[in-house]
Amino acid sequence: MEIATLVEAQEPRIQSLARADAILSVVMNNRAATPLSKLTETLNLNKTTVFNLAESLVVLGFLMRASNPKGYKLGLRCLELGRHVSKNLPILELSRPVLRDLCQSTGETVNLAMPYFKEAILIEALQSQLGVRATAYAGARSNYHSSACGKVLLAFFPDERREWVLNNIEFTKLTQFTITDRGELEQKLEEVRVKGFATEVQENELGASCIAAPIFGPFDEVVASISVAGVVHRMSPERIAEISSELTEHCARLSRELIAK
Amino acid sequence: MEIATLVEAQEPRIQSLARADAILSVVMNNRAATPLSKLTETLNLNKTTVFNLAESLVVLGFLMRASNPKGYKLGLRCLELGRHVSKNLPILELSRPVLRDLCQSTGETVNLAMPYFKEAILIEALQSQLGVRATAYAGARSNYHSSACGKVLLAFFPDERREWVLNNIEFTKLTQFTITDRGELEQKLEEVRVKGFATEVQENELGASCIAAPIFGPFDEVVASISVAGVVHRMSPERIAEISSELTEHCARLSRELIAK
DNA sequence: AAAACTGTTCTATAATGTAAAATATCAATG
DNA sequence: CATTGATATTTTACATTATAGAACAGTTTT
Repeated sequence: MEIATLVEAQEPRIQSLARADAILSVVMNNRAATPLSKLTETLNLNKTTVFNLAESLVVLGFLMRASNPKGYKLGLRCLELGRHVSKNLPILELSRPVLRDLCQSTGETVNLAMPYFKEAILIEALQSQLGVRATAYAGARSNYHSSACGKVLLAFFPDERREWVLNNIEFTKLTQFTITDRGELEQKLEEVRVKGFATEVQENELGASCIAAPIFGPFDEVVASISVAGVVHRMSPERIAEISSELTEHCARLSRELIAK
Repeated sequence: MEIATLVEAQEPRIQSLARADAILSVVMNNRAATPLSKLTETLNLNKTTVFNLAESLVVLGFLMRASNPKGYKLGLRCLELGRHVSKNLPILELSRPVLRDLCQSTGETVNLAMPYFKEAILIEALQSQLGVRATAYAGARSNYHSSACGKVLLAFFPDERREWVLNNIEFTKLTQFTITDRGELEQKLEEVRVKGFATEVQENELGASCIAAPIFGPFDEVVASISVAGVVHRMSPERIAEISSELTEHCARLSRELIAK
C-alpha cells in the first residue's frame, strides 16, 4: 500500500507546497546564497509568486536571508526537523555503533543508506581517516543503478517496487563502467540477491569502489543498507571478500535486532 | 534589516505553507505516528484540507506514512535538508572540536545554540558520559528567559532585537527558580554583559545547572552560544568559575576564527 | 548622474485551495 | 459473519487565496 502510492508518483495536490519545495531544492543546490532573481529564473515563475513563497518560508524558518552574497539559504527549521527524524529512526540509532566499528576496522568510509524516491539517501556517513578516501556526506543521494548501496536496496525491493524504480529512473552514465542497460542491471541484481551483497567498481565515480549489504525490517522488507566505500586500488578481490563477509554479518545482526524491537 | 522583519513577526503570506508547517509541528511533537483525525482536531481545520496538505507533504518526502500505529511521521526530506544546513554552517564545523574538548575536559553535557525565533535552538549537543547528567539533543529549543545559552544570546542581542524578544516571549515558570519578571531578567542580562557569560541554576529544570558564553560574528553580532550543563550538586561556585573561564576563552577564540573566515 | 538591476508593494482576477457531502475502507463488536 | 462505528479518500461547487502584471523603491554599476 505504501508502495502503491509511491508507484503512482503523483504530483502534490497543493501547488504552493510543490513550489515551496522546489525553492528549497534550488537553494540547497546552490553553494552560495540564492537571490530572488536566480530563483525566479530557474523555476520559471513570476517574481512575486516566488517572493511570497520564499518570504513565507523565511517566516517559518525554512529559509534565512544571508547578506554576504545576498540571498536565501536554508534555515534552522530544516535542522530542527531533520534532527527529529534522525532521533526517531531506530535503524540509525541501532547501526551507529556498527558503522563506527566498520569504519575503524576497515579504515574506509562507511555509509548508511535508506530508500528515498528515485534514489537512495545517505542517513549517516562516517569518513575514512585515510588521506585518499571516498567522500560522502549524510543527506546526499545515491543512484539506484550505479551505487552499491542503491543496488542492494533495489535488489531486495518487492518486485512491484523494483519495477517502478526501474521504469522511472534514468540510467545516467557517470563513468565508462556505469551500467546503463536495464537488462544488464536486472541480471546484476539477481546476482546480488544470490550473494547477499552488492559491489560496485568505478561505476559511480572513477577511482572509487564500494560494497554494500542490506538490512531487513520486521516484515522482511529492506529498510536500509550499509556500504563500505574505498579507493579502487585498495579493493582487491580478497579484501572485498573480507569486507563483505564482515559487512553481511553485521547487517544480519542488525536485521535481527530490528525485528526484535 | 534582518531584525526588522523579525520584529514584525509576520504571518506567512501563503496560507498553505503556514498550515503545512503546522502539520509538521504536530507530527513532530507526537511521539507516535499521527493519524489524520488527530491532525484535523489539533489544527481545527477541515478534514479534506489537512488531507490534501499532508498527502502533498508525503509526495514531497516531508512526511511518511507509518503503519504500526497508523499515521504520519516526519520523512527523509527533512533529514536531507537538515543535513545540508549543518554541513553549511561554518560555526558548527568550527566549534565541533571545541565542543568535544569541553565535553571531555568537563565531563558534562555541552551544547551549541543559535538564536531562532522566540527561543534558541540547539545545533549540537554532546552528552556527558556520566551516569547522572543533563540531557539535551540537537534540534531541541531552549527558552531565552530560563536557559543559560538563551540568556547569553539575549544579553548580547542588539537592543531592538532584545526588546522584541522580551516583548514577545512568555515568561513561563518552569521551576521555582525561573525568572518570570521582565525587569529582573533585564537586570540579570546586564550582569551577563559585564561578566561575559551567563549562568543558570535550576531555572530551567530542577537539578540542572548551566553556564554559557557567546560567540560573535564578523559584525560583532552574537551568532551562537556554547553551554556546559551539569547536575546542580557538581556545580560549585569554584567549578563554575573554572568552567566559565575555559568556556569564555574558547568562545573568544571561535569568534576570532569566525571573523577571519 | 543615469541606467540597469534586484527586490518589494499594490491590486484585479482567475485559478487554486477549501469544505461539504458522498463514498470507500477498515476495525470492532455483537 | 453481518452490522455498526470510525477513519480515510474522492468528488464537486464555490469562495478565498495565490497569482502575476504594473508600478515603485532601493542598490549597484557604469
